[in-house]
Amino acid sequence: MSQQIVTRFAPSPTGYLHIGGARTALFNWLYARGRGGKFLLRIEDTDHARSTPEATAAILRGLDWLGLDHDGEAVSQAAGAARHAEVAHQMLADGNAYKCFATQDEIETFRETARAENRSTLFQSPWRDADPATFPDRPYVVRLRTPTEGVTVIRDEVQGDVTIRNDQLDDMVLLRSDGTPVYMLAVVVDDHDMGVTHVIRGDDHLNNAARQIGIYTAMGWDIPVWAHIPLIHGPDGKKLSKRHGALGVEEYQAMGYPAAGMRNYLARLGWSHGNDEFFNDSQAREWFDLSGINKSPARLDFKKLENLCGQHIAVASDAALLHELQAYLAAAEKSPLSEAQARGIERALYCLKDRVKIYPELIEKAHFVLTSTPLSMDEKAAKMLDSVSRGILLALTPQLQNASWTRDELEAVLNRVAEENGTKFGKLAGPLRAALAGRTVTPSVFDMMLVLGRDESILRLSQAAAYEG
RNA sequence: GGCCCGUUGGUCAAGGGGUUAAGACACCUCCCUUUCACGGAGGUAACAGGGGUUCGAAUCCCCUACGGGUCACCA
Repeated sequence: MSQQIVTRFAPSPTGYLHIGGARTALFNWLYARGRGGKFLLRIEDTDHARSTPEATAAILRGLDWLGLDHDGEAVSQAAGAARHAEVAHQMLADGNAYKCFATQDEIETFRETARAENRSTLFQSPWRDADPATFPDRPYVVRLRTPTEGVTVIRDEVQGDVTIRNDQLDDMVLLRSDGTPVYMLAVVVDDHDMGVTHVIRGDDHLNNAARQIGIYTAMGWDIPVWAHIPLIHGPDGKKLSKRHGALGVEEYQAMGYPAAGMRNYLARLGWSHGNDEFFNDSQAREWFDLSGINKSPARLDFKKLENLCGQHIAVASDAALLHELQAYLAAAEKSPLSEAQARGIERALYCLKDRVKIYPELIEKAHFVLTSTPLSMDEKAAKMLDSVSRGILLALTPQLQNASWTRDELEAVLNRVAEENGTKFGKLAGPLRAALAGRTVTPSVFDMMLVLGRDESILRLSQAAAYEG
């Protein structure tokens, strides 16, 4: 039997969880969850200067919103410093690493000379094969002894076999001169110790993989399956920036995109499964595979995101929608729905679901159940209520008193009244909409009347009939 | 600059020697219609460029251009 699959998401807590990171997390989550594996979370906080607890909290909130649950506790990489150093010392003892006493100045001088002479600027330490008897009494870094000849092949599930010549690799630092481990060592040790079998990460780490393989090899550890996925670009094809898309995922929540639509869109960005565009989580888990990932970077397309979101809202359950709506309002720092408003929306959801794409639009179109009499008219609605229209509304109310409150009968009544006034229902719809909602963009007037009920509908109609702009 | 990766309509993408080069989003037209949205029927629109290999290339090879990544005692 094959071993259990273990993936991980390893963000560094130096800022919010951006869209690219979210997708990386999603891919790892999908891969593990679809195969009965584990999805772990590790916070790469070895850079004390830039890591903040606030960033960690923001990342956790972002993952939580997206519904990407991880197994076990989130691991702090910094907490494993002793173990990382231990591995470095092991490599030192085995001769796979060496002490380098070169100072920063010496390294800088080396590089300048190399640049001037048009040679590779990769630092070549004079201490690599030095006699220990010549070691000076001063701090040193521990460097990996990288082979100078041959090649390192990264067998990547997305990129294919990527071959890097070993002379392109320098002897990277494992332990700083103060004895603390660097990130490159820490990832390898942690991934190994955590039993990570598949490393799915951004392709900005592709070159790192070659150097990390050196550590795996030196320690005699199994190399994980690599999958370096292309980065996401902004709509203009450039690197993501604040201006276009590189927002924290929490901001997407605040903009009112449903998490399910977000997951669907992100999964589809850079990965495909035949012609499937709209799918749910269980389908995604079942279908997701490394072989479906594209090698080229994809751009963010908000129109498509919205389209997918609309489809997810259309099929979501009322309870889920209500819950997410409240979460959205909180994220957007808007006032929460009152109990009465929530019940109103719940009644109206059936005629709202397939007309909206994102939550702000849902709130906008649900305005007729969220507001209360006397209605305030927006500009366009006010224009609808001219004197002729108000007259018709006035004539309409008595007829509604005795109508059975069904869609068919309401349609019959409204058509009849329109005809009696020498017009068509189409002409009447605008003023009715204004009277019922105070807006001109709403669900069907019949649906609104049904949701509002007879008394409330008639009240609004008569108030509108008396409306004076 | 060295090394690595990429390039199919505006966007996401299928296709991996022989296809009328799919599909989705967007856009346009029409239908439905009560605004918005849904739905239905059509439409515009692509293999970055140049050389090869081959009977035949979007598919394989090389070069060029463009885009991206990476070259720390950062992660």
